[in-house]
Amino acid sequence: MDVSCCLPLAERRVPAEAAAVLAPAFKALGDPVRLQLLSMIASAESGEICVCDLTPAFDLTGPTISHHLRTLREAGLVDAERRGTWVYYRARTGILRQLAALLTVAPAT
Amino acid sequence: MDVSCCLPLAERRVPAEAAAVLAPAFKALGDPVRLQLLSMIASAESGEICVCDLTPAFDLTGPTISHHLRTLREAGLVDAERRGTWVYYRARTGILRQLAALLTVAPAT
DNA sequence: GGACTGTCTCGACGTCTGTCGAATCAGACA
DNA sequence: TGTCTGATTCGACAGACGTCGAGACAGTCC
Repeated sequence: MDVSCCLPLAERRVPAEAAAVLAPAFKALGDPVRLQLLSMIASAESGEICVCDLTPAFDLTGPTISHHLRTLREAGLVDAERRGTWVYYRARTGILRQLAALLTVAPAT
Repeated sequence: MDVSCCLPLAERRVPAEAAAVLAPAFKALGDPVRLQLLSMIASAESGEICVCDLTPAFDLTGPTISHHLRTLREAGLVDAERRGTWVYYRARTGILRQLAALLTVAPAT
């Protein structure tokens, strides 16, 4: 997602092609578990966090967390890296900034 | 959605309750048609736009557009008002600002 | 009132999604 | 090599979603 986009949504109509690219990212954010996962990843002290720290934070099985992480990965919101036994996730801040920019509205006039 | 929330997602872990409230808004944005609809509404010259201007802009039936508009309404992203024969939609900028704030990431250090 | 137009609701359909348990893969370490 | 642990993939299932056609509702105008 090296989006061409990113004029604020309220500035002009977002073209169909841009919408097709951007919607999946919002869709990935559209689940409470994934929103929390992303938040835990993005707010991690060292910039990254181990799956082994994410899984026990939810009342869900490992496979389910893994599934949500894959969704975030495929939406381009996070990156994963295996180091030895553990897998670390890190947020892709570029995309987050783009999404934020898209939602930005001019202050009330 | 009079969200208590809205510390940036990367600042601290968003609590489960906040996630439950915010996720539906992102979910509503997670469809290309709704993203374009919202964009058309938010970028309308007069601040509002008639359904009769929205429907023909897509290759979808009236009921389908109506369904998407309802989804946006129920997510708190837009307001609808009937005036005579026509129904006008208008964006709720407060929520958009909150969502943008949530996604805001500190500039690279 | 009756006919017409614009919008929404209802019911149905195929598809996608969130969840799980079982099985599999990847490394570490005897 | 064999075994153990952490993470992912696979297969299945119930429920949600996007779409449509048909019908209902709200206003306007004759």
